[in-house]
Amino acid sequence: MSGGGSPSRTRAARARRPRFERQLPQQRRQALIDATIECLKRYGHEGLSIRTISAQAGVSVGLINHHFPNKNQLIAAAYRHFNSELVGGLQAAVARAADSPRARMRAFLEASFCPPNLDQDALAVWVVFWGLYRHSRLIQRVQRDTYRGYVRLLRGMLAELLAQARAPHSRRPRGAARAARGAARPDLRLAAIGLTALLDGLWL
Amino acid sequence: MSGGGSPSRTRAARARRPRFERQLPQQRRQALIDATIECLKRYGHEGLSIRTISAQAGVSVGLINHHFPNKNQLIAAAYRHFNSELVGGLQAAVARAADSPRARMRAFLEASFCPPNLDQDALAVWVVFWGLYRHSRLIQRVQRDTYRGYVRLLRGMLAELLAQARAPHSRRPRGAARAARGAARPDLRLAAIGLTALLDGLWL
DNA sequence: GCTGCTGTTGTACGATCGTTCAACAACGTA
DNA sequence: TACGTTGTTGAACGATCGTACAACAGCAGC
Repeated sequence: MSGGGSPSRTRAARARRPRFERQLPQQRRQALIDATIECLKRYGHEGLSIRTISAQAGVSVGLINHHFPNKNQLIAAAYRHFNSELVGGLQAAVARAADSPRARMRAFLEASFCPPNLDQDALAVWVVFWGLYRHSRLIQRVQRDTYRGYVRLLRGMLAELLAQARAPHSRRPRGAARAARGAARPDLRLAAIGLTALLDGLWL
Repeated sequence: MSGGGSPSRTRAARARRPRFERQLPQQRRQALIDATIECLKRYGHEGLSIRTISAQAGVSVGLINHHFPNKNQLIAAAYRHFNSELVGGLQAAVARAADSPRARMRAFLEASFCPPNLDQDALAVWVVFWGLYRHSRLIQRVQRDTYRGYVRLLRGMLAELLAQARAPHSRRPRGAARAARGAARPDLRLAAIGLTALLDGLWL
């Protein structure tokens, strides 16, 4: 039984499976990020250890520090991926919706409150990241970056709704329409932030 | 220089200050609990180490395991203290308010959204405890125990409001009053839970 | 002043943490 | 087939973790 399936092969030693599989840095980095989030879901804050994550990813402990300068950078990258996937999913849901501003907003809200954005695992991951936020400048930076895209998406939809309200079909008296247009610029930002806070609260 | 300040004293060695002060177990336990919460505020999840907490309390590392069987029990005790102090503060605020059900509910809401119940430190502490909740049965048990008192307080105030609404001064037709009384029993529990969820959301 | 108890100290231990690094090996290339 | 690049391994390091435990010492009672 020394040759496996075909003993007459010139180099039977070649038949043994390689001990590991080389991958492109980009793919391996993504696999490590996925493993990090999975560990976070399963074990919470205690799952954020190099050995737990590397075991989840099926690689050795040293590989993490070959693709990431240190553990905190990996966690920050995982947080970035987690956030950008959420925002991306919301954008996709909005783009998939009908062309009416109301329908788009409805799709946005539905996507916000349905899995996979809203389930027990996601909440556990959020809570751990929130706990890290105060004491990690890396996490704060990622939050600031990704939050911008979220607010932009939300503000865009609010602007659409406002524009429709100002449309000629509107039954408002012209005075009110002009007042709304005047107040639109500063209110848009506040409305987006306020709506975000409200959504966060309901989401929790 | 063997006698210190008063060489003629029979036992000058007694003049040195004691190296530590003995305290009653109850007081020392409370001091350790306070130190735990303080470390949580300052350093987040990373502050939850035996050495950090003992340094904050100004005692040696071994003392914690003399008053608490292990670290998790100390954390659970800190969570219990944190929760019961919150509920106790709310109860005190309600008791301090005027006798009108509306005034009592208003005092409750005001106390819920003012320091020291609502500030950045308290939020950080909450977040860490939430992160522990999923994976610690001790924390789950404490949460269950203290949450009961909170719901009881809230339900009591809702019952007061409902009773006032059913009072003879009410302008409702009698039929509506009867319907409200009939629906009060099951609705009270749901209303308390729902209002709690809403408050949590707004609080966040 | 002496004694007993017990709250307190501080060292020690094994486990686990994040990180480093020399050696290994998979795979493209000639 | 031989070679070079480089993704990958796994042992090793020092630091820190939670816990155990023997010795110490404050303080009350006699």
